[in-house]
Amino acid sequence: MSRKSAKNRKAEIATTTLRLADELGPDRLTTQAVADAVGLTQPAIFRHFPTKQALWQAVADTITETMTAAWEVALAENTQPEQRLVALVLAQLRQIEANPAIPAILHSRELQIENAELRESIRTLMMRFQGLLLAELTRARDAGLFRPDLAPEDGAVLLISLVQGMAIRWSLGNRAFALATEGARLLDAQLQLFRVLPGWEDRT
Amino acid sequence: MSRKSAKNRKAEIATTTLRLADELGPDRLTTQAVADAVGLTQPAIFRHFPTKQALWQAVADTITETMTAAWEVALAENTQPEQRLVALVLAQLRQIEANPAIPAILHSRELQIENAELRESIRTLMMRFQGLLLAELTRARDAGLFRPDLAPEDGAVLLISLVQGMAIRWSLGNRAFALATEGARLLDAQLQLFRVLPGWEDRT
DNA sequence: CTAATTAGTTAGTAGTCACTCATTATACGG
DNA sequence: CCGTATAATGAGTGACTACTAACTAATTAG
Repeated sequence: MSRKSAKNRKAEIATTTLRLADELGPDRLTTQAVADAVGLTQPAIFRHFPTKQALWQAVADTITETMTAAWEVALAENTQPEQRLVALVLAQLRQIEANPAIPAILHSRELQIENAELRESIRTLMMRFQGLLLAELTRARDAGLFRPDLAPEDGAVLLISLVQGMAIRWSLGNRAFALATEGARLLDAQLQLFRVLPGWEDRT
Repeated sequence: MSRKSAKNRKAEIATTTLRLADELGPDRLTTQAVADAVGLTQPAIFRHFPTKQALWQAVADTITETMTAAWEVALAENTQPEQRLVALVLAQLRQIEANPAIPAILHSRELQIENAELRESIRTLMMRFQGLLLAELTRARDAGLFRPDLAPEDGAVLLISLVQGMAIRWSLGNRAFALATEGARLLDAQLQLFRVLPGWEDRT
């Protein structure tokens, strides 16, 4: 049997937990299942994490890191506010496609009731995303690109809701469509509504 | 100890399950907890439902009935398409406020993996809601009230997403605000974007 | 008032849960 | 190539899981 350094093993266990949370459901995920998937015995998990809650916290940290990185790339690759909004939302959809357990974790009892730390981590993460959207929406409005009667705060919530709504449709529909592709289509429709004078003022 | 007719008891167990699903989480809800809440011994549950899955199916039927009734009221009380949309969305938000377990059930492993029947029930319910929204959005567009460049299908998905996004914000924020009230505000903002000539053509 | 029906109980099943403890085996620095 | 640090194991804990079987007691029909 192979031995790994504690640091590597810890990361391996956390990412495996995130993957298994999708297959088994966050609240039915057992340390036994994690151990099997990693190729260890069940008590070995507790050598790396004192409690199961600590394991979830590590998962939250992993999610935070990868999402933060994805947002940074999205912002670095684009300068125009509207392109940045698209890039941010698409990054989010791709993260969910890669880690489909994330929406379920949001509604898990682990997060909702038992693990206040986990809840706070995810809440902070979501508020940071909202902040990024808000900044771009404000920029777009101030630049005269978006309708002045749309409060940037409302726009941010609408875009976050779009992501979450698509995620639910995706999973209820057995993930039969490409989340990021369909999401991009709907995002386009929503942004079209945000824009000033969308080019049909020649109506009537 | 009081005895009730099987029919009444069955309904009582189902509604209690729905309530407890919020407190304990759908995937951690035990038949013992249900029995305690109803005031019976645990095996008594299995006199009324052959398996736990059957109990969940009864919960889904309860949800279907109350939501369908709420939709009917919403449509009966309004004739104009836009008012009907508002009434439908508000009805949905109030249902979630009254039964906060509903969003979590959507992401439960019970629904996602183990109970295909439950999944199908909820999926059908959501598609019926989408159909109702779609009908009103089409009417509004055809009447020249909503922008012709907004596909009614997209509008319906945006409104459903709004409900789900608000629900997540509500629960992540410890349900610190009134879901229906805040939702109405955001819905107003979204519908404003749907409308034709929102009254700021006197700009510049 | 009695007999049939049936809601509910008590006692128990095999299986699973997170977590502990003492021991073993592996990697690595000297 | 040996000694130390430590990753991992084996065996086991009590508590809980959905579910069963046999029995009891409350309701109701005749």
